[in-house]
Amino acid sequence: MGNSRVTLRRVAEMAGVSPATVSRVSRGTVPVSPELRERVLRVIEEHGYKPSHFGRALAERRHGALGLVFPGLSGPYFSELIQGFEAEALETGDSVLVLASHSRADTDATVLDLADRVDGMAIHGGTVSADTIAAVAAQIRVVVMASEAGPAHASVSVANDNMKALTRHLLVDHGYRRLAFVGTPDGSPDVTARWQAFLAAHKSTRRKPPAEPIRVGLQQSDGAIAAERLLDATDRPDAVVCANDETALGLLLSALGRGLRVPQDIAITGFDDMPMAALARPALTTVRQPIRELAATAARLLVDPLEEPAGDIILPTELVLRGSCGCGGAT
Amino acid sequence: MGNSRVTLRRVAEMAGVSPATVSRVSRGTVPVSPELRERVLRVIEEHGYKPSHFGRALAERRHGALGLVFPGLSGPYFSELIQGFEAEALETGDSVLVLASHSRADTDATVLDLADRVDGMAIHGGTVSADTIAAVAAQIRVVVMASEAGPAHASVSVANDNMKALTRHLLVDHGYRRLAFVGTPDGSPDVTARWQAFLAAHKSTRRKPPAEPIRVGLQQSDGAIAAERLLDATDRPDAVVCANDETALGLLLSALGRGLRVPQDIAITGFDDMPMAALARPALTTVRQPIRELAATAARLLVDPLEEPAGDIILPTELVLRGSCGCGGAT
DNA sequence: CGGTCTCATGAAACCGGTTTCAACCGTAAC
DNA sequence: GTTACGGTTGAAACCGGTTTCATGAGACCG
Repeated sequence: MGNSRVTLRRVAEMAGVSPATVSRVSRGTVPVSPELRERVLRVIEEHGYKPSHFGRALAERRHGALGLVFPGLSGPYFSELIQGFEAEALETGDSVLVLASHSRADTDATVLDLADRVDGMAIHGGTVSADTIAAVAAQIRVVVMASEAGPAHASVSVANDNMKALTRHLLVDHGYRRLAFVGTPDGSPDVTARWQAFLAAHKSTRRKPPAEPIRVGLQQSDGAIAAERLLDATDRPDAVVCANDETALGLLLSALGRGLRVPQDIAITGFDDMPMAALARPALTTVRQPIRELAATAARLLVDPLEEPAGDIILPTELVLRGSCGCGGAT
Repeated sequence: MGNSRVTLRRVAEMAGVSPATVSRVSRGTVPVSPELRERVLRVIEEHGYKPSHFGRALAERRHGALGLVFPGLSGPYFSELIQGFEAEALETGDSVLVLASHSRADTDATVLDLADRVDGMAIHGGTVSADTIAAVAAQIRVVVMASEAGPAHASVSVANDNMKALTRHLLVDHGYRRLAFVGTPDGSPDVTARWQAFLAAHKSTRRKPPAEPIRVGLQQSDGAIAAERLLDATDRPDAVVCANDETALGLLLSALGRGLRVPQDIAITGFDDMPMAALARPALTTVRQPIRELAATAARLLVDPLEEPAGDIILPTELVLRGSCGCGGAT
């Protein structure tokens, strides 16, 4: 491998000009006489000179990169998140460094390490401790996604309270009596808010909610695990509200595999409206959230030169009724 | 934000020692007298000095980071890949920069940009052009995963030929006659190899394979899309071989949702053996591949000081027979 | 024709660390 | 008592760029 990179000074030497001139030609910031310009460009071309990120970052005191941190990257949710973020970062010519902390113990240390490779960082709720966020925010600009703002950083989240509308729909419009909730509050701020909304819907309709949620993760396999606890029980619920689409689909698969009819024997709902939700049979009733915009907004907050933290930004969501809750339409 | 970072020279000044001494204390490379050491450490502690990545990387001519590049990050496959990679990188104290190119047009440029933020790069097959790989390999060490080695870089892949054993099992042991293949050859080297193995199994048993595969992507929703083309047709296949577990599960969900019995009405198989495969009902027949080890091996090749590219390394896979192909066991 | 203004250019400082080199200390050996 | 040696320490060079500042040449003006 050509470890012997051509440096700016060597180019200068070969072209018979000063290092400053090479830098000016390379960046195009200041006019250089056509003659010298041509000579420098030819040497650059011939020897394949490429400015080193090292030197440039050091001199400019800027990395030209943004960090994106979140817990895992199991499903379409995070995929969508990254794409939204990258698209926005591309606008300003920044690169994106992604860090997925798989609930590893040393996540906080890794995040701090990432903090001095980037100019700003978007952190997904429930990923790292508040202390660590504060430490990072003391150093670079930080935006948290799907969580609350802090004194030193803004936040962007989605309107989880539509979960209340969804739950009310099940209780009131369809008349289901025994609902279950799949997801682990405290696991992430989003799930916590959805569980709260689920409880609020019960309270406002004077129904008794389940004492405990089914505490599993957010992946599809977690939906299957929840199924084992819910579907084989004697007092099977007549509707299951899942914290996200992935678990809902895992649960749906398990229910169908057991020969249950959805929604007749059991209704199932999700949250996200990922592509598979519309394609499943029955199609999944869910809440659509603008994941891409969530990430894009976070990226924008990081690069925009506004001084004050913008506080909490909350993006709207939309209730999507399909077959899996018992609504007519597509079965 | 405390943009006014404490620099090494300021620490030296405040502690009344030379910059060199601060560096030595900070790195612990060379013995320093307890007295000075103590004084320096106190100043560091008090003012929260943290060596800048800039300067260190520049001086050491080393980033302390590895790059990981792959097409998307929809499912557990990539999640597992990253975890395996990170675990190995952690051993040597390197950070990991992840780049997910969502089949964007400018991926190659982004990869080249990443190339000078890291000391080595693992690239997943089917992500970037051969030219770009060569360009990167000219600069830093490169390993490709799930693809073939090139003149300047090693490769690590898994034994896709177990797909032949799987297909033969369907044809010979179960006697299925009309098989379909879900996946897009040429999309990725892995899928290409699996399609080839699927064809080879037909040839070796003198059966006629389908003329064309069902060309869809590798996500779960692609399995549902494949279902629309396969399940409603008049000449429905009696067994469907999917390029990976995700599409197989999407297909399974669609089949069950249509009221079909699996495997009686239609058999379905996958590839990967992700967690959900064992939990589905019926459980999914598949080929287990060591994703974690794949990534760990790639990471090891990047940091190990061996000079020669190691050529192609192929990791073993294992056929996993479960209910979805018609085998007894769990239904 | 002299003076000022503009513009291209190079010398040098700087970004924030690491490392070589030489000087210096005290101690052990002869 | 002098010399050799081992171990600390600071000065300075270096990593690879960017940028300020001063200089000198040429253009323009009066």
